[in-house]
Formats: sequence, structure tokens, C-alpha cells
Amino acid sequence: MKNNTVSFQKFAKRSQNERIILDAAEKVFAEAGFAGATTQLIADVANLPKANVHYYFKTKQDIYRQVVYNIFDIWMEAASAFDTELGPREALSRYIDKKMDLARSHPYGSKVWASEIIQGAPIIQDYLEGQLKEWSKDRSKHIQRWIDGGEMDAIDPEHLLYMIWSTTQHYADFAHQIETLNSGEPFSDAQWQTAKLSVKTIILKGVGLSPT
Amino acid sequence: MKNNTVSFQKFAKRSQNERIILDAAEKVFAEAGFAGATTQLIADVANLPKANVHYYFKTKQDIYRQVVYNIFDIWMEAASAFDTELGPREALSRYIDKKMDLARSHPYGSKVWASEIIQGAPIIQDYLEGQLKEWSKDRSKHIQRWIDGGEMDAIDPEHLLYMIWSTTQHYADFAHQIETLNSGEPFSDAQWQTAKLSVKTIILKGVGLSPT
DNA sequence: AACATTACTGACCAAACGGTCAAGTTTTTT
DNA sequence: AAAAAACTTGACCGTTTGGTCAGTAATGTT
Repeated sequence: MKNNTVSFQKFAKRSQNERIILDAAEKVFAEAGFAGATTQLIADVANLPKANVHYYFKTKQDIYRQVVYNIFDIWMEAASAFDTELGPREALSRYIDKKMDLARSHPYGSKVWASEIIQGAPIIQDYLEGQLKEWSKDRSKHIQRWIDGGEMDAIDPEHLLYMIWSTTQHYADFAHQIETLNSGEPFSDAQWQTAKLSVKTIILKGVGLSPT
Repeated sequence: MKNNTVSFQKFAKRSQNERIILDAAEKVFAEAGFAGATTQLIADVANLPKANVHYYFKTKQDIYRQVVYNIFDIWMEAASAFDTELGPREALSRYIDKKMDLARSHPYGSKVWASEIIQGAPIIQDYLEGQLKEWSKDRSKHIQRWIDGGEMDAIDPEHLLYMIWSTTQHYADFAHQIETLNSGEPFSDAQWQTAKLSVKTIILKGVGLSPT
């Protein structure tokens, strides 16, 4: 059979197939958990023979690790929306917005992360102790500064962060439950808008900031 | 060998051993997921031979079902703390308190529930469509009534419920992450107090209710 | 064209799994 | 004290799993 696609990049094939496998794996890990996800199923979803999957990734754990790392990186990048120079109202508002957008655009990643933490973070413990801890300590300090400056209510900064994480990620992780309570229908654009607004309104007002 | 315990109840043995197995299973399911939980491991934690576990429960799914049902029942009982006759401030305040207490006392159950929902609720879909839907529709109506009566801000009731669920359950499901950010230490009594207070303060003020 | 590297895959395997069962022991009922 | 019922368990089994490997095809390099 002739090859009817043009290959103009040396390493295109490898990274392209890795992407396909990782996307399939993210879905399978989210829906079945690490142990329940079989390499055969990942291969099926990726539309590849199982042996081919093992050609690109030595072990199931390797695939999993990559999937978890990816979602963490996406979240850390989104974390820059928490720009402390903007002041509390804008910084929190934009961060919540961004996290809600990610809950909608990356539901599988969020679920894989949740399962990983629930099971004690056997794989990504170093990320928690490193980047995540650093980031949250830093933002907590900024929040405390706002509090000290009278710009917002005296709320324990860590718990404020937990509330933002839990509330936003809930719309990804518990999407099935929410969908069931929504007559089995996924959220419409308008409903996502309402969700975003509700979350922002309660949290901002809750810490003594009037909404935008 | 002589039996040195007094057996004074006919059905004590059965329900007693079922309890031991279910407690062990709850922990194992929470820490490994459904697929990752082996009957052998459940048996080991319960300190029983595997065959004995299968004497009391025909299949792994049977054990799992029972575990999930149990936590749901506990939550539904706690849901009565959301007593609409008390008015918004007290009803919400007590419900949040109760949910926070359960996050602390039943972390494994919460994790099993979370994993089940994340994976699409293959086992307990009927509970979602039945009891849970009914309860949340009912409470939403009451919240709407409070809003219409000017007792609290106009917040979409469903999203308020989601916020309470996500925030409180986060302290159970993501306990490992929280612990890592807390220098590897589990929350002390004082820290749990602070957590409870922070959650209540933000949510109550966020919907226009002054805290107790 | 010759060679080297990368990509692909069916067939296979040891290990681990959920579950069964026959043979026993203990407890309850008569 | 005998019979029945409930409980206990080591040994076993068919199936599924993650992973390997030898052989082939396609692509890139000289």
C-alpha cells in the first residue's frame, strides 16, 4: 500500500503516536482507574495493537505517569492566572474562571488526578511536595498580605485555596452525578455560565470582595 | 482448643464477621479502587482466609455494593441536619457541620463514593436517580423559597448544594494532598475547627447570611 | 542500491486474579 | 447424644493480565 501522507518531519511519527496513546490512556484511566485500565483497552481506544503501545511506552505505569504529569502541568500553567499583582478581586476571579474552564475542557485529566490523590498519590508525591507546595505557600502569603492590608476578610488562605480547588474540580470529577441530577443531560453553555458565576459570586462575596 | 468467649446471640457471628469484612473492604476499595482491590487483600486486612470472605459474600461486587450503600445511607441520614424549618442560617450551618464531621469520621467511605462517581456510577446509578435526586430537588425548592422571601441572596440552589458537597468532601477525598501541604501531618483538632469555620464563614457570607 | 534505523505486530508466557469445592470443625437444635 | 446447621479453610482452576520477542515492513541515510 502506498503511503498517501507526506512525512516532512523526522520525529513527527513518534510524538504523534505518543499523543494518541496518551489521549486514549487519559480517558481509560479516568473511567476505570489505574488497576482497572488494561493496556488492551488503551490500545483499542487508541486504535493500535497492544504490542505497538508497548513499543512507545515500556510499562502501564509509564503511560500513567505521563498522563498525570500532563494534567498537573496544565493546572500549574493555569495557576499563573492567579496573578497577585491584579489585587484580590481580579486575581481570584480570573483563577476561578480558568479552573472552571479547565474542568470543562479537561474532565478526564481532572478525574485521573483525583483518583491518584484519593489513593494516596503513589506516583506524584514529589510533585505535591515540590511545585504544588511551593505555589500554594506563595499564594497563601499574598492572600495573607491582602488580609493584613484590609483588602479582604480574615480567612485562612489555605482553606480558601482548598475551596476554590474543590468547587471547580467538582464540576469535572462529579460530572456524572451532576448530569444525573440535570435530567441526564450534560451542562449547556448557559448552565456552565451559571455555574461559573455562582461559584465566583459566593466565594468572592464570602471573603468580603464585591463581584466584578 | 476451648472456646473462651461466650456466645449469647444466635446471629451474632454472621453480622459480626460481615462487619469486619466490610470495614476492611471499605479501606481497601478506597486505597486501591474497585479493580485494584483484591479479595485476597481484603481478606488479609480483615485477618481472614480468602475463602472465608467468599463464604459471607458471594462476589467482590457484592462487597463493594454493600460498602457504597453504607456510606450513602450515612450521608442521607446526615442530610436530615439540613432542617428547612430552622431557616437558612441554621439549616446550612448545621448541614455543613455535619458533612465536615463525616469527612473526618468516614474518609474511606467518602473516597469510595468519589471513585464510584468518577467512574460513572456503574453500581449506584439507581441511588442517584432516586433518593439523591429527590432530596436535592426538595432542598433546592426550600432554598428558592428563602431567596424569594428575601432571606438570602439569589444564588442558584443547585450550585450552592454542589459547593457544600465538594468543599466538605474535599477534606476527606483529598486528605492526602492536604496532609502533604500540612508538612505531612494530619489535621489536628484545632485545624479541623478552623477548616469548619472557614467553610461555614465563606459559604454563609457568600450567600448573604451572617454567620452564627 | 545497499544499509541502518525506526516502526509495527501476532503469538506467546508467567503471574495474579476471582471464585469454587470438598473436607473438616464448631455450634445449635432436637 | 445424635443429627442438623453454620462456619472455616487449603488446595485448586479457568481466565485475564502486563509484558516479551522474533520476525517483518516501512522509512531514512549513505
